[in-house]
Amino acid sequence: MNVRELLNAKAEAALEAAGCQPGTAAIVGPATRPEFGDYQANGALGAAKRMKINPRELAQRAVDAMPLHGIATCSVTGPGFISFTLADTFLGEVLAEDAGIAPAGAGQRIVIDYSHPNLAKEMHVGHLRSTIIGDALARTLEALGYEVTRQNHVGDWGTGFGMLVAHLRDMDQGDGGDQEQLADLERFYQEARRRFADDTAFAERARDVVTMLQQGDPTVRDIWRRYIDISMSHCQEVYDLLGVSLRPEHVRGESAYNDDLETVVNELDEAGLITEDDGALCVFLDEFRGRDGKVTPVIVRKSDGAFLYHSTDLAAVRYRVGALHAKRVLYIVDARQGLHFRQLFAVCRAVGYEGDASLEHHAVGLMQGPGGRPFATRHGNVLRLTDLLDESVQRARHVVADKSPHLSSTEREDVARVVGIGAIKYADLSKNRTSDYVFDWQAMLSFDGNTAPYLQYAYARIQSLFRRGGVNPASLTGTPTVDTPEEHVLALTLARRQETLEQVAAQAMPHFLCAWLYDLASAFMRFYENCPVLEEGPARNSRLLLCRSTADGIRTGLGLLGIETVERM
RNA sequence: GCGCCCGUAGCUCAGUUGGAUAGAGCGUUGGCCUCCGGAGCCAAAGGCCACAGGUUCGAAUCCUGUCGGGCGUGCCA
Repeated sequence: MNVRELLNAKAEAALEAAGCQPGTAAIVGPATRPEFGDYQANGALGAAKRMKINPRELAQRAVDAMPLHGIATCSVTGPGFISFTLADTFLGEVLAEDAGIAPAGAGQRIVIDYSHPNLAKEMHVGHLRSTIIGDALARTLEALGYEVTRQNHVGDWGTGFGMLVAHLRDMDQGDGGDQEQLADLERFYQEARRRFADDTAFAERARDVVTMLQQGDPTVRDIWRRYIDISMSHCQEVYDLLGVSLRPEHVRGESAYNDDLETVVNELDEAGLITEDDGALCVFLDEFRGRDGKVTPVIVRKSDGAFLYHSTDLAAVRYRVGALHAKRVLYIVDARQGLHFRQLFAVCRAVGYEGDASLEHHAVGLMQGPGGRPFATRHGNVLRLTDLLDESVQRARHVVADKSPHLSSTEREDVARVVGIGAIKYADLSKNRTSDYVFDWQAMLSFDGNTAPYLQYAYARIQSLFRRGGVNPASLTGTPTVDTPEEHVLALTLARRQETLEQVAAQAMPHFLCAWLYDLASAFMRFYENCPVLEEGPARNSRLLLCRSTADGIRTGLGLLGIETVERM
């Protein structure tokens, strides 16, 4: 149940009954000051101003007309807020009846484009954000009943691959040693680049290879395919380690659109959008002006006849809306590509590829190095994603060995993996998607405070309670009796899950889910300190039910972020 | 030059669309009872929300300007 929406609907009905125009926004949200209640409506203030009447009087009329039927009490506070305090009986019923996530999505099809690594190189820390934010959104949208199609638009095409394929062809002894050659993709890439720069004959061959690749030469295509397969399997290893739900079937890279590019350009031409300029085929849209007020073109074919990423992205929209029937296409992509997407969407509108779909670029902020500089290691290289993950798991191993020596070695290893990976993901996911942020080893590898291990620890503590009490949580029945202040806050937080998930989906912002999980775990920790659970007495069953709901909330919530839990740690 | 984003506690970040006394974590300081797990709990110190104007009953949030940073800006993606 979406409690916020429920209260908002009641507050709007009350405002209308109090004399406001129909449709006056009640603006209900969580209370900013808990001493005044659980939720508050701010809408009476603005409405009173427009009506030129006293805001407290309007709020009081709305309070008198509020059709709450026992779910909450409300009163006028401050200059004209309406403060709500949910009834403990209502909270108990919500928890008892509302175990699952309500399907708000109604089967709408959403294509979500995320991760999209460049297969020429290994995945580095810069790929982390799009990958895990996109994955959390895909999982959350699915849980809300949307029909989600994941698309991994990998970079597997273009001039850079001529160099790599030529180098691989030279290195290949015909003994199938590719795996070995490509074990360190980064090194292979650097070698190829050095040759391309130093050896003019090689550079010439590399350029020929690009042409042969695009024309479909079978031998070159075969080498390219082997390269892509190996590079892609490296990515899949990272996804698996990272707990990202992307699978090979979600890959539809740039190369997949190669055969559509000519058609796209023809369709743009038929729509009268193409202008030739300096030998390149361009779309000039008046709204995009750059230097000297001149229009900045969208170049869809270079003067040498080659296509660019605009062409590929146009073909991708055509496919996603036309063949996949997407109603929304979500691009979880670096903020630097903002202009590219504004141009892309404008061209799609002009040529008709947009249809009735909504094309949305949900920009991801940059991960920066110390001092807000572009991210690099001490040696000037980017940090490999696997190295970051390995480091975190290694640190978690030490902590687990220190704190949980009683666990078996296999269990310790599992905990180290779940904690280490979870910490990295949560550190990133808990930040606002759009903000640039500074990469910070200490914060990212911390297991204390507002971190994934804190949430995992709360979950493990609850499981420990069940074990110690000999309780099978699945067999618990009844409705919790919410009584103490700690129980009230815990139940209230649990009741906010649905509105939180809908907010995550509406704004494509997973950090709201992180904030909710932290609220939930903290509310549980305070409850745990103040309310004995296993003590025999009338509260025991009720408190066990609260524990079960909390454990479910943490496990499923973390699950939507792609973070695991453990039964003990 | 033009465009987009940003500037919040020593550090790293939130701040639900303009609401009440700006919140967390880390770090610092001080507490936590033979009691369900101390990866925890409680508390303290720490802020001219870059700066200056403006709009408003009300501004970290909206507008203008200044300073500082990041990114983009016709043949890479």
